[in-house]
Amino acid sequence: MVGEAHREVSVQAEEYLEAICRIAERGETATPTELARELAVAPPSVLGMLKRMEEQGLLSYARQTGVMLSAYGHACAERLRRRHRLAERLLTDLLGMPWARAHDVACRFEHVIDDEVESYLDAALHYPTTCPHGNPLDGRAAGGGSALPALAPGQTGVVRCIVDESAPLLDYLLTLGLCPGARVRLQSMAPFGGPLLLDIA
Amino acid sequence: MVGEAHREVSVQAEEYLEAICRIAERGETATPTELARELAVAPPSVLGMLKRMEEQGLLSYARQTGVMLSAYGHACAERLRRRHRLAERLLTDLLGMPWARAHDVACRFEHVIDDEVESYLDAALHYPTTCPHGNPLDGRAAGGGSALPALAPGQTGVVRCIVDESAPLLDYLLTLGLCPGARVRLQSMAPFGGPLLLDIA
DNA sequence: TTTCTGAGTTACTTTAGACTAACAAAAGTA
DNA sequence: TACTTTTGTTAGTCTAAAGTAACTCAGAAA
Repeated sequence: MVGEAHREVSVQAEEYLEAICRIAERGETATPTELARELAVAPPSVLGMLKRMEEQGLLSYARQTGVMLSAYGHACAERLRRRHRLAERLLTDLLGMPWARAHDVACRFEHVIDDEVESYLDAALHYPTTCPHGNPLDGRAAGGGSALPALAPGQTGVVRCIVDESAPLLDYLLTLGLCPGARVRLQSMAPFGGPLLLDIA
Repeated sequence: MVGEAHREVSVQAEEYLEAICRIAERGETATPTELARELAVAPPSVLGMLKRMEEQGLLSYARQTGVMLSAYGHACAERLRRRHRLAERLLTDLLGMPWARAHDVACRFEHVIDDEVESYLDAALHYPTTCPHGNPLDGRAAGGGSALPALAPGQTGVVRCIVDESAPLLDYLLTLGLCPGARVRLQSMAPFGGPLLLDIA
């Protein structure tokens, strides 16, 4: 709470914020090494950045606890996630870009969207609640839903969102018709996380 | 033609390219001091950047001639200008942003538009030929037209483009109804570049 | 218990891009 | 012509963000 600078957050720092969230969301603790892997940089580079971000009041880092976002850092990350997903909607809904490409391009666009643009974007897209892959614009991860393997054989469900937005996976899912809104029925499930056999409507 | 690196052009270098074009377009020679003014940086910073850009094959600089863009540098600048104006169209036509704000925001957007996005943007906007202020997407400045003071008193004309896209000016022109497509008739003209009296339809 | 491995860390280097201070070269003006 | 102002340039500093090399330390394995 002392001397938090709150200068402008750089594009790089924003990338770190996003990586920290991605790691946290898959249940791991954000360590320097993990961040280095996630961002494809060397561990000492991460330490340097964490120090700068700590000075800006975005987070705190200690060996024991790992990286912990401050309220401010969390707000920045959340805003960024929202802008990313709005950008994806822009790219798919207004520009007609393919589903699978939107994510990568939005990684660049999210950093040039400010409050002003965000509000126009929101209105022009008719206040969407999810990104094209079904992930919600605000709040936490998709609430209420469950993962595919949670279905019992014979049970049906509706795809709500695809969490991993990497292009090759999305391309593959598209060929299967497995997009948000699709109705699926679990035929059978191999053990040990093995392949699922699905009916896709 | 020797050892031109052709690395990726940084956002900063792109800003320099644009400033060089702006200066050239108003008929001046691009000197370090002029560039420093245009970009609001100190002259030695300009020298440093010019050196780096020279190494990348974007331009050449000598005290006598000033800055001269290479063919490569020119192509980069032209592409950037096109992307800037496409971004303006996106912001006004698809996002509903006001005319006067589009320019400033497009200054950020232009740098995150690559070939892929550009082609989708172009299609989604139905292959526009000008930016919202009437300036052409490609080629040189608006061909065929002439400046307002070139009209003879009593003569009428149609506004083709507004070259200076600064927000306050555009806001003012909008209140006058002086946008591209407007029909104007010159009533009288004070000498020495003094005020013009116009009928605006 | 010792050893080994991997994570964390420190120290130092590099590059881009900005800055100031100071000096050199032109260009205008008295 | 001499003085003054503007411009160009050099040298050196600073910060952000990356890198390597090398060291420490904690936990797993022998």
